[in-house]
Amino acid sequence: MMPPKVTLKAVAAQAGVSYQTVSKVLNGQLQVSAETHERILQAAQNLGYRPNQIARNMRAGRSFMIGYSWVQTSPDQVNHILDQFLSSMVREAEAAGYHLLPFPFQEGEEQITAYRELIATRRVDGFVLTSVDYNDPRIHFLLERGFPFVAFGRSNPELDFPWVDVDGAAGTRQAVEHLLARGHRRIAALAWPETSRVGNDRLQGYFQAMQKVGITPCPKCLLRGEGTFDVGREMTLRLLDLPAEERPTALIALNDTMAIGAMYAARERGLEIGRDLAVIGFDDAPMVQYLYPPLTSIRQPIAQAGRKCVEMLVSLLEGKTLTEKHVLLAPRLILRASA
Amino acid sequence: MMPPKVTLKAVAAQAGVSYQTVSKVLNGQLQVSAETHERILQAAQNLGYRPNQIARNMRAGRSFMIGYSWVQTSPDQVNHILDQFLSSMVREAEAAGYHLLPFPFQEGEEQITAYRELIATRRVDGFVLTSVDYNDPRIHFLLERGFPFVAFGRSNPELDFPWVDVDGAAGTRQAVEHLLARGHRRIAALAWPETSRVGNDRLQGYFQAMQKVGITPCPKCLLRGEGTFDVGREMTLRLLDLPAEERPTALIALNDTMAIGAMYAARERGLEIGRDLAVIGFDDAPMVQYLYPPLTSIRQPIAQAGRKCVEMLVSLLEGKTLTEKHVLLAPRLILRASA
DNA sequence: ATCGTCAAGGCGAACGTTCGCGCGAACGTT
DNA sequence: AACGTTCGCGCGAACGTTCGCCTTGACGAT
Repeated sequence: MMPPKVTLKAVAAQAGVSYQTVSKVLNGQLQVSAETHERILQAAQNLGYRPNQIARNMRAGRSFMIGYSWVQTSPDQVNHILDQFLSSMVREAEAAGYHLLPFPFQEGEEQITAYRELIATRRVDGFVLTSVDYNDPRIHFLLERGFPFVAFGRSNPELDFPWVDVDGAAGTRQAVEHLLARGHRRIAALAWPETSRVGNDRLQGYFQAMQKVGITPCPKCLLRGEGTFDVGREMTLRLLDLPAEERPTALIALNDTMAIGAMYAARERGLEIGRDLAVIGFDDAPMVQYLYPPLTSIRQPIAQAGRKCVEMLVSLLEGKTLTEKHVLLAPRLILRASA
Repeated sequence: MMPPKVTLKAVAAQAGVSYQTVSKVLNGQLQVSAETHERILQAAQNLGYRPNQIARNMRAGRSFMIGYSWVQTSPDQVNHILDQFLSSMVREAEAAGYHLLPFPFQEGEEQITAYRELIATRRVDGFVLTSVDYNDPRIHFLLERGFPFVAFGRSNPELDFPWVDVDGAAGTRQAVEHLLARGHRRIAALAWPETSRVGNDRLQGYFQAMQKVGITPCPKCLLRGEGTFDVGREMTLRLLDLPAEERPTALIALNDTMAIGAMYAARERGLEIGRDLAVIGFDDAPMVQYLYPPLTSIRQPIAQAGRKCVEMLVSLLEGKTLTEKHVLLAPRLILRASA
């Protein structure tokens, strides 16, 4: 700020060449005599020259920015993902000469407006999407515009776009297989409404694992609802009120918050978790290790997903063809005392 | 992308005026005949003109970006703050025509390098700092350069810079007063090392509340250590092993993670939390409401802090003088079953 | 001697905007 | 009728880069 701006012209003046020559030499676009080369580098070093990024972007007609927006969770819920996801994206982007542009998430029709505006004002070169679901309007819009983006999460099968996702089915499959290995046979699932793509995906693993050992899950053991503590608790109370021969001995919830509700319900009924009822969550939120008992849960490779999203998007922006348009990452079951 | 770029010249061509005139009219800098005015607005509307932000920045010599970087918490710990803080900043910034530029947090000497680089390449107009502590090198650097910034958190008293902070002392004071009102007299504190500015601030409120009712806290009841689960647990075990007449009946931890460790320790000793031992945390992390029993904790007005930081920084960037250079926000005690 | 070749580096232009100045016409004043 | 004044708008310039083309001098081959 205080020190006068040091531009190409300043460096050129000190080195005794034209400023365009300085540009080319610093960018390695031009062979000059060893002597001149040295003079230019010295001058740049002396003055502490750093290229003005705005001017570069102006010239390039690109912003080298990646737009990203996330649903803000309510103060009760926690987005434990955000820190890791954002950090990994920021790092990966910076390494490739890009930066992230976070913008407010809007619900409804204005959502597209925000994307449209960022494109029109040329603030971003591409987007990373999260919280995608079936028929995501953003995907339709961006595909139609032919604007580059990568989604973290899948959508309708017929839509062709690059995505990275965590293999939710593989996660629950591991979890259920673990419960089966422990001798559980009546395993319940606390699931989400069928309108949730992620929920359906995760639930698939439950069916796969059960079918593999020839068990047909009883219909009463599959409950659906919003993924909150209260819903998890109520569902579990319903399960525990079943007659003994139908009552599940284990349950898996599609997220940790529901699993915590389930633990609460079990305690209300005087059951000891891990012994009388096995509980497994999904997401491995940072605090579930401190619950009593610590919650077994499924951890997603979030940082890896973030890196991959940016890596793929950058490839698109640089005009390369993607070696892999779809990336499916495996989650990992973290065993603790609850199951 | 596909549609040809619509610039001022395109609008001007359609409206039959010079492109500079279009610029001025759209920015309200020039009075023209009602008829021309209408023609220009129509043309801009028709073509869907939106100003190229990069060119604007180029012209203005500013980026309208606010640099922000945060310490990435380890995967076990959680940054439940980030979502709210970031969201509120992004919204406030956008409303003022700015955007946030997140960049990777670096430890040690390279940290300043990152800040220096963003300034030199003119990518940002100012910074918001978090996780500031005594003698924060970033503060020294930015003050010396005269580069605009606002800190969330205080540092050395002698350093003069704009900040927003949560009144940690007021938080613990409320908590201790609540414990005193409940009849507790031997109240322990699980604190941080004296090198922590935030820790000292929060601890102050403990002393203030105790002194106000004429109680000198016993030295054994003040323990210091890193703010982790394990440290919190170990400290609490030490407290509970004190002879009955010295043993505290309540404790307050400077963060929730330690408080959770304390709850764990109490359970190990067969105590019922809330009855045999009152526990209060700090931060009100989203999941502590689901602990057993739910944890009483101190909630910080994070979103308000984020808004305020950006608001003040924008004022600085617009050349206004700050009406208030220091803002101290009051936290709120959230009462639950643990105390 | 003449010509083509090549290395070294200068020069003009352009990206899209905003800003200050200037110019002609219309208008009101002396 | 001559003279300021105002209105409505055009024009040139600039922000700092990068890119393509041009110029100059030296050199070797014919």
